[in-house]
Amino acid sequence: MKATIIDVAAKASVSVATVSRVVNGNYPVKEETRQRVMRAIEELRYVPNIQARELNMQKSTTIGVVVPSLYNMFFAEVINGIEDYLSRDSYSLLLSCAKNNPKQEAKCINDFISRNVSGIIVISPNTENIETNFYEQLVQHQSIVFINSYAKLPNISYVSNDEDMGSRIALQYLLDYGHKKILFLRGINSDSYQIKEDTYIEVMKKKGLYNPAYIVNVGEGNGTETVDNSMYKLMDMMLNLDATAIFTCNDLMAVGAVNACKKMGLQIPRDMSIIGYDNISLSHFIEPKLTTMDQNMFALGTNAAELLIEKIQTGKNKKVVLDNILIERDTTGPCLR
Amino acid sequence: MKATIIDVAAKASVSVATVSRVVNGNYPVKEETRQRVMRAIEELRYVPNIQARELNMQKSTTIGVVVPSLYNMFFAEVINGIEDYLSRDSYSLLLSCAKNNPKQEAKCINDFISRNVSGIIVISPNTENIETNFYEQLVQHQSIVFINSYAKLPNISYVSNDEDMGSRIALQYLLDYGHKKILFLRGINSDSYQIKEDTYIEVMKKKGLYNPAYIVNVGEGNGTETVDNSMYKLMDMMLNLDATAIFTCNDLMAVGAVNACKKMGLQIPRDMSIIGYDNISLSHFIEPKLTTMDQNMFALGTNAAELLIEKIQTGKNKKVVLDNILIERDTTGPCLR
DNA sequence: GTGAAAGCGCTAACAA
DNA sequence: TTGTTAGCGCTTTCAC
Repeated sequence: MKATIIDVAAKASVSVATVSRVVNGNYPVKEETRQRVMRAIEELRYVPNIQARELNMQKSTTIGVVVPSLYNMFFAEVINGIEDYLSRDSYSLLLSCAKNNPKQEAKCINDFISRNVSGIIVISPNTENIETNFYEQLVQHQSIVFINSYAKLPNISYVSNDEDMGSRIALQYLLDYGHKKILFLRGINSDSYQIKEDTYIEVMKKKGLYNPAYIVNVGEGNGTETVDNSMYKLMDMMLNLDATAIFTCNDLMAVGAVNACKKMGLQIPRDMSIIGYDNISLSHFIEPKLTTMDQNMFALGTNAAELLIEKIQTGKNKKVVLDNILIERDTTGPCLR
Repeated sequence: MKATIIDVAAKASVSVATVSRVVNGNYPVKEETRQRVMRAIEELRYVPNIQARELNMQKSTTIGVVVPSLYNMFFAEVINGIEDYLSRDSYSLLLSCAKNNPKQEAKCINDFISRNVSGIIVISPNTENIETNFYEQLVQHQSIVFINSYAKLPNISYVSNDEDMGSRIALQYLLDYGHKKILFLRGINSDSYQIKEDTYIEVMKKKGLYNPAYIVNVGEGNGTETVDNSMYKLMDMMLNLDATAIFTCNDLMAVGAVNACKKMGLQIPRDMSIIGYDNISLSHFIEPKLTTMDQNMFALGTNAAELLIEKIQTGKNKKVVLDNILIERDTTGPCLR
């Protein structure tokens, strides 16, 4: 079996208290004793049992992360950011997938609690359909951080992107290039599409360029079929419309738009400018590389981890809104028509 | 504070043993008493402390998963499979990222051990550069499953894709199309590149087509820069070589190869056939869609989880080898030169 | 500087 | 059926 602190104490002929002091270095120990203990630790290959330590200390260095799905690259990149920050602080990451199901989301969280996590990060939480008051009750005993939540509940820290501002930047960029007929591509089942559409309508109206026919809904926006659906949908539309630019709600749709143009023999960006949203790695894997609004998912992750640890340590909540910045690549250019 | 078993016992006027029996349902309890305890549990919102339970029972229901990187969707999809299987058995998943670094891989594993995991799954382990005997020592006290490992160490369970066979299929497919000059693209820091290279060399030698200059190492194979590195590396090489086909160790490299061809004005598949490996979602997002070998990452994950639990429970090791199947898309065709 | 001992929350003999 | 109690491995007062 694995060696315990008692084995080490026996081997070094000291008390367990002394071993603990050597291991944690928080109380003075005579150098000679320390050496003896260290040697015993080496020989027995002793590794402290963190479960026991945390049970005793009534605290934990594990945090839980719930994601709605792992099939979308977006989540992998956010998790990457969380993990990166956490590992620097020697926290561990317990991962659970809610499978796009609010009940499952609650179950994941309860499981985390019974495993004594010191805090929980929920990515794209589903606060609506969940049992009433679930989160309200939860926050009384748990440190919680929401990533990209549209619900505003008290006593929770939030990290999100400023998608309204990002959309303004994207549209202004196209307008500055002289584009007047700008298609807007959105999907269903996410508030973030609505945020962007509201901004699109406002901006275009203000310029006197608004045309409701330019709003295109491609259906499910995060599936494997999103790229193709966007492509086909656009190929239908563009026959009738004379747009010179397309603003899409995410990069998958943008890739679909790029493919549609290729299929229709349109040169990018000469004949058509396309700007995506997210900056998932895919966007610079394709050719031409996508101009897009960077959501910096890694930063979303690191910020969430930072806020959670702050919340755990100080009890203070905070809201962080990240700026989306424009990544100019090869799918946008001046309007030549 | 959170309610403990003692609080519940007090509230229900029973002993902690009775509460424990109710919670675990492993010993008979009078129905009336059970009701009373259940009510107390509800009212106090009691959630058992699994850390304490596991400390007592000397076992754990947490397993650790080490990945080399989260930037390649390959890993997210495998994790998805692991998580799916594990959650059915009420195991929890501790996730750690080794950042493509063997030392970090060992550190992640040691951390898991101190957190008392009942087993560890290592995806694409790096057994070469790691401290001598690290894994040999490890398996004496830990249940380990390797996913896609090249090294064969005793006392470990393995799940892998038959990358040797998959490579044969891919190469034979190209050979059948009449290709004779086939570039081989590989990376560093993963055993799976070596498996494929060995097969490549064997197959090509057998056909009398082997040319060591056709083996191209693009460096890190799972990073954000893998696509571009592959592209630049190939653009250098291809000036001197007259290959008609490229077999790459993963889809990221294949996308790099596609981009290199586009940059050099080569038509795919007319002037160059490219076959990837993995079948990550990216491979059908790009245009032309990638012909590739499907690794069925979800199955890789579920099988690994299954083997690990079997190993934990019975101590038995097993090897599972999954077949890779060819996904024909648009980047391969007959050799026209 | 060091040791003895209480206790973190829980389970499982053993008693009753 | 139920209660009492001894640990699981660790940290940390409180004595010495």
